[in-house]
Amino acid sequence: MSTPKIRNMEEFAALSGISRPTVSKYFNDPESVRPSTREKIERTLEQCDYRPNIFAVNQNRKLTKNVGIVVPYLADPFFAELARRVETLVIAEGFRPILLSSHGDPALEVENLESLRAIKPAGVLLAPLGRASDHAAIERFCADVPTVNFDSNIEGVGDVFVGHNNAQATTVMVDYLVRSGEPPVFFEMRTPPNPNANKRRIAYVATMERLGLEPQVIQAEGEGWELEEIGYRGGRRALQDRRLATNTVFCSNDRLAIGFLAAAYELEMKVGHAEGCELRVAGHDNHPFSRFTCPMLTTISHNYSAIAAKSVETVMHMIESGERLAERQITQFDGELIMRASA
Amino acid sequence: MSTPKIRNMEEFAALSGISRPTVSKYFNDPESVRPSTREKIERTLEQCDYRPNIFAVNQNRKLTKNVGIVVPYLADPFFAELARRVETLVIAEGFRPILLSSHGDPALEVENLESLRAIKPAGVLLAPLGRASDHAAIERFCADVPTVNFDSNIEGVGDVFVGHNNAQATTVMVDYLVRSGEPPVFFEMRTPPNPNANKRRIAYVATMERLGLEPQVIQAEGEGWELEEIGYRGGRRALQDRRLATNTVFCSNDRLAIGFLAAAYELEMKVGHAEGCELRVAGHDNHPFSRFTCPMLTTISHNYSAIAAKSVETVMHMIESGERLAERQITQFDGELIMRASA
DNA sequence: TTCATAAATTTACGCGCGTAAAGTAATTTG
DNA sequence: CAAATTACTTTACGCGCGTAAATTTATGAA
Repeated sequence: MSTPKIRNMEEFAALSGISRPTVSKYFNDPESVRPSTREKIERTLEQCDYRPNIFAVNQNRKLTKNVGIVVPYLADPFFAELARRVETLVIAEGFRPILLSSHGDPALEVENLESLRAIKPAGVLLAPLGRASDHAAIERFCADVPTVNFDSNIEGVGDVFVGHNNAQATTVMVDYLVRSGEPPVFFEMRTPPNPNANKRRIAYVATMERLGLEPQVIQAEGEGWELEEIGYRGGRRALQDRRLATNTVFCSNDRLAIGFLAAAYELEMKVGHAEGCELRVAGHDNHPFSRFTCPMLTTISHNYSAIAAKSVETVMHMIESGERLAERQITQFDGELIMRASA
Repeated sequence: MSTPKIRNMEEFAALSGISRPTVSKYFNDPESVRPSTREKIERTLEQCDYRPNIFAVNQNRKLTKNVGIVVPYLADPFFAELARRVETLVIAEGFRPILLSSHGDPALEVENLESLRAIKPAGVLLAPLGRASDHAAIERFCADVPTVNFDSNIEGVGDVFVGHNNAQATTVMVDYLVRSGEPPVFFEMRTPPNPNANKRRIAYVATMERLGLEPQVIQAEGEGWELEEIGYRGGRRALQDRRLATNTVFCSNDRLAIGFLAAAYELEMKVGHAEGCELRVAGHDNHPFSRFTCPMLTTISHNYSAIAAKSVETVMHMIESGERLAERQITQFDGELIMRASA
């Protein structure tokens, strides 16, 4: 801090007594210079905190150190949590994460991708909106930029997908619910924004049939991402109309379940797996808030850490190798049953 | 799309039949060129979708079009919601928002500011961590970059603060609770991460005394941002030990209240303002999930839209004028009582 | 038509850094 | 100690654009 302001690498090089190209080399990879020069540079660095101009650097490199992270809806703590883990891993790899949320809007999703294109990212981690997404636009983007799709799998789009094993997870929950009480009714949105929902319904029906049980699916009306509200309204109606064939409800995701629980509470129905309860409610996702519902929500957890780690690992591999995979690679991690009080 | 790839402004200018400097002028302000030339450029733009290289642009401009947004904890839907609104307004102003979360970590907060410095933002909207923040580092940053502090006011740091009127909001809630039942006990963290908490406690005590009532403050142990967990544990203990002087609890914020409600539910205490309830619980913030607690949470809403609008408006004014305010400017928006079932 | 003014063009330089080529110095090897 | 290798220095160019100065052209009113 004692030395005057350093304006550019030229001045810094002069101060450290090393030539500018060598200094440039150092900043691209400190290991690539001789230990003695490295030490000189780092000693100088301590007393004047110079940092290369990020714009000039990125202008001249073909590949930046930027990694885009796009999630469909950041105000959903589920995605916030996933993004947080991914972000941390990206930083650990020495890259700069750029976090963007599509706020549930397909147009904004495309804008986000265009915006990322402009900063020439080395790679991108994309959790697409799903049904509403502009598939063609995403396809084009994946063709141009090394992209790992995660969480939400749009069939046939992109080279790589990393996500949750919806089929396995759903089967585990249905098995548990059947063994521990009455078989579950499946509660979902009629038009879910996320393709995971369809896989869950299909797995539910298949598991029920395998067990020789009659599946029942109840679909709530409503568009958009206000899932609690949709779960609340649809749940209230279903309960009032007594449309449930059994006393057990398996919600397609935790946010719907949170709404459903609110509805049950209002109707003064006691929820839980304990004696004297009239209703069991289970969810799916292990949403950060599912531990604090009343009663605490029985659910299935994503393997958050594995999904985040594999996604980042994969995009890093794509970046380093520069290759594209011959065929589509899909990785799915099993979910884990979280038994709490609600079912 | 018919024309081949345009590599730079030079080629684009040639294609449109306009000189490069004029094209450059157009991109900085389309209104600044003659309508006829503007039309020519825009016609060319339609058939080859060229966009100026963002790095080259930012390298040469003294002021970029970047606006940093830093929040303490993005996985908290409260901040996610606030960030979403701010982001939208920043885009509407024609700037590029860069959203960063400090994930509750003071070191990361400082890193985020350093990272922002590197991209020469025109302005920054900063919601600091609060107590844990490195005040000196933030102070230095505010001195260098036009910065609006929002949500969390660190006394004396920065030129501008926009936030919630904790004193007014707390008073309104205490008044309401006193008029509608027994006076409230205040429930908070012993070491809250956020300075708003202190203002709320002080206002609670003052209001109680003004009303001639005995204030009672119960403080939950625990560090960090897992507020629901802290509220749950502290609430459970307070309820079991029967430490509440009255049947009414005013939680310092909704996340604590969510935990408190979970504790009350587990202890089979009926919560609500209705007949036959043993406990009333109120919160503060109108957290996105407070509508779906059991029972639905009575709380006080921030004026989210006003805070977001004023913050963005202020930073834009600082950017355009280039001036610094002579003295510290503080704007606080009143909260609004949201009466729901819990109190 | 003429002139004053506004707008575009030409020319030129600079931003801060990556990077290549050729030469020089330091280090390692035998 | 000389030769071979490696690391560094010098020099030079380019990236894509902002921007200033001087010149030319277009616009509109007199």
